[in-house]
Amino acid sequence: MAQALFAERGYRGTSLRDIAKRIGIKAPSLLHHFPSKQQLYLAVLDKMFESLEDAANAIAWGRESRQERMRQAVGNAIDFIASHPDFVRIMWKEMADESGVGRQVLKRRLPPLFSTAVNFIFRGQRDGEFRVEVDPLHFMWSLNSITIGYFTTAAMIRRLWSMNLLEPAMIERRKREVIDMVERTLFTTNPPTPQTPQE
Amino acid sequence: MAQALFAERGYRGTSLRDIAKRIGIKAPSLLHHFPSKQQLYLAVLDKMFESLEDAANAIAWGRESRQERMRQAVGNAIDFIASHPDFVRIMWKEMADESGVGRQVLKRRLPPLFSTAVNFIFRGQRDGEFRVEVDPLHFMWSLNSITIGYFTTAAMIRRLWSMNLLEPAMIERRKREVIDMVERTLFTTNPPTPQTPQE
DNA sequence: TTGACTCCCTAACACACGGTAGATAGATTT
DNA sequence: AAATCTATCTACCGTGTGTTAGGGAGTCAA
Repeated sequence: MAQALFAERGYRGTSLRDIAKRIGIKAPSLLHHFPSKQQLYLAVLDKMFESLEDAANAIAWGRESRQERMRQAVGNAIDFIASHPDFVRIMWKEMADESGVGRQVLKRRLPPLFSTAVNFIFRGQRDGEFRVEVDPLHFMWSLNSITIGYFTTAAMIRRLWSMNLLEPAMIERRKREVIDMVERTLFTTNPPTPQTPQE
Repeated sequence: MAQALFAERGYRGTSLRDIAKRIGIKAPSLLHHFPSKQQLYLAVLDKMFESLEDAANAIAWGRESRQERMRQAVGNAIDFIASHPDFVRIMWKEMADESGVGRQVLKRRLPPLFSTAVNFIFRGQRDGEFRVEVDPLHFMWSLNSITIGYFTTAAMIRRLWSMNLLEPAMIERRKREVIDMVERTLFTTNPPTPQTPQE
């Protein structure tokens, strides 16, 4: 659909005729379903956030320790992104776009998600599970960049180093690496150093 | 110059007439200096990599420990990016662009820089300064995303949370956070946990 | 003085874009 | 059966794009 094209070429790089051709109709027929290209794009963006929030809500109101829930959340986030490749690529572009078409959607959708995560870390610090030296905001910015960045640059890395970051084994490895980073920088109690954290 | 416009609006979103207007000439005069828009962009890209490589070469062939050199390298990288705001925003777009115009430039410029860094970590692991559980490639991908991501999303964060990530105090804080993360995930010997790492 | 060269200009071309107008065929409702 | 609605089409418009053609003013060497 349109989503894949926007992810690949961006908003400006995708024409209504391109989208229409992929669907198998002509361009003006598209505007019968959406009032304009901009509205079509916003609809795509909104639908993607919908599925993200569904996934986020499903994650974890569990009773495990905050450390364990954090581990699960990171794993789930990576799984979600891996199974929604378009989402992350559109987000990547949108986050950097100054005059972006989707500004209002981000403004509405992003802060709630983000502040939930930051508050989670705050509480973990209060309870002594997370290191107080870590700034929750900076930490979440980093975590966000790491997870999103990996998948967005996958195509480039494939071209430059002939490595496929998207195959399942590689994604599992990625999970371990990111969780290891989280454990060591955020958690007050670290797993035993010599052996790799089990999974 | 053209650089700022490409950083702001991307390759497709910047017209020759835009660039010309900012310089104070007319569009066709631009093509007197460059054979095409594409070549102009590639020249901009190349010049940016030039200054990056100058900075990279100046960094560290010092005699300190690898841990100390790593700390310095991270700090210097953040300083470089902070003082070259256009670079990071163009890179961000270019890394994600599938059909990117600058593919060949990246293919030529990126691997040497990257493999230098990865080899540095490999040697550090061999000498026992860096944890062998860390995958150097994954680690560098993360580090790359973290440093670049912070500055690219700064504009968005300013709009959404009214925080200015680019003021000097904030950048210094960022340095501490990233270096703290590097120390704890990569280094075999960690700084004492209770107090924040001195700087 | 002449000629070449540099740097900029105006005018225009072919093309792709987002979007509009109006028609047609089929399904659904009254 | 008639009317309405839906989804698509073709044809077209105005605009902005990268680029080309060709000309004019200044500089500098022969």
